[in-house]
Amino acid sequence: AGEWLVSGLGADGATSPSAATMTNSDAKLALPSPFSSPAASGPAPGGLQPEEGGPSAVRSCGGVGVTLENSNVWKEFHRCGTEMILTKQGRRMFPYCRYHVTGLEPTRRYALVLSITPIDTYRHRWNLEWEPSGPGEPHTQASSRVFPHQDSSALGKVWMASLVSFYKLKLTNHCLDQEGLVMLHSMHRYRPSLHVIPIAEGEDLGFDPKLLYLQLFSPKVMTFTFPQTEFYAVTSYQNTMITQLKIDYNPFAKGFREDSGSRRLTKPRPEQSQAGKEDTRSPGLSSARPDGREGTEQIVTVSGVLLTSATESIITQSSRTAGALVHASVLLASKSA
DNA sequence: TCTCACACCTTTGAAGTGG
DNA sequence: CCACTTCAAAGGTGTGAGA
Repeated sequence: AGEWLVSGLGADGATSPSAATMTNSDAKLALPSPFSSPAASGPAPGGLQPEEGGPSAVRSCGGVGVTLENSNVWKEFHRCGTEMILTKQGRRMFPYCRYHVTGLEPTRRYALVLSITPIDTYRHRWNLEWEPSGPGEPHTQASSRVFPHQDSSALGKVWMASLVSFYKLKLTNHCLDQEGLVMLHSMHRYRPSLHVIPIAEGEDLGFDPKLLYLQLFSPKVMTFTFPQTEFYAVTSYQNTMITQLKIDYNPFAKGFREDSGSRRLTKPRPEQSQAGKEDTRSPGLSSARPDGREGTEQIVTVSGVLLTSATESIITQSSRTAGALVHASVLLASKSA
């Protein structure tokens, strides 16, 4: 599948001068195939291990480029060891996976699929830091961890025209095989991957995860993995820093913020969770949105062209009311200043 | 470790209003 | 007819108690 080009992206979104090119064999270490066995290397206690030099927000393969859109939020969660809640009826991910795709053939059809792969074979426990606590559960059928994007399949120009969001994906610990639910084991470690599947003319893959899963074995499929999106599946939060980050960034949890005037009690606010908070949120005008948007983020493609991809989407989503338009305008002005 | 009811929140769409 | 506002229902949050 050619070479994987990994460009460094600093915390401020600027390119790192230390961009590196990885060969296929190198890439297998950092960008495992969804079908490979869990990593041979041992579990990483004390939170998820970032790539050397920090996780990048950009991946490219065979001319196709993928940018993890809300990378700054992911990175902040990643530093604490991201946790995702599992519930019987399914819980949405937060942050969720949102990508900007470039380099597709405009008139060719593609299916975009998200898979969630176990990283290791251990069960973990939280003891002020994440540590392995024994052998893990046998992993469920891989096809139950595949989530096709609701717009699949669509033309390349359609995928490239807007952000590809998997906000509808829900995580569960019940094996009911319900549509839209991805079945995971609690206290296990997972990593999402985006798969771009080119569709041959006249071919119809439908929306069946099992059928799409089989397609992932095709050599023409391109897989993009971002280490900063790794997470621990849990049924209740273990690390209070993660709880606080979720409350800070997820608008649906606004009622738990200290400044919301809520009478509800919240857990003591860990001081560490405040670090870097001002970079992404403004007092009185949070740039975090229910779908995880944090405003325009500079994206660097493989050709070095700067993009401001979230902008259009924000305006579209915010055009419901004049107030929301002002919100979008302020975002644009502040980011372009 | 997991489940559930709960209060609080945002989103969404229908209905109403005014130019 | 269109743009905007208001309102209520639906559904997404973390909490905390209990199993």
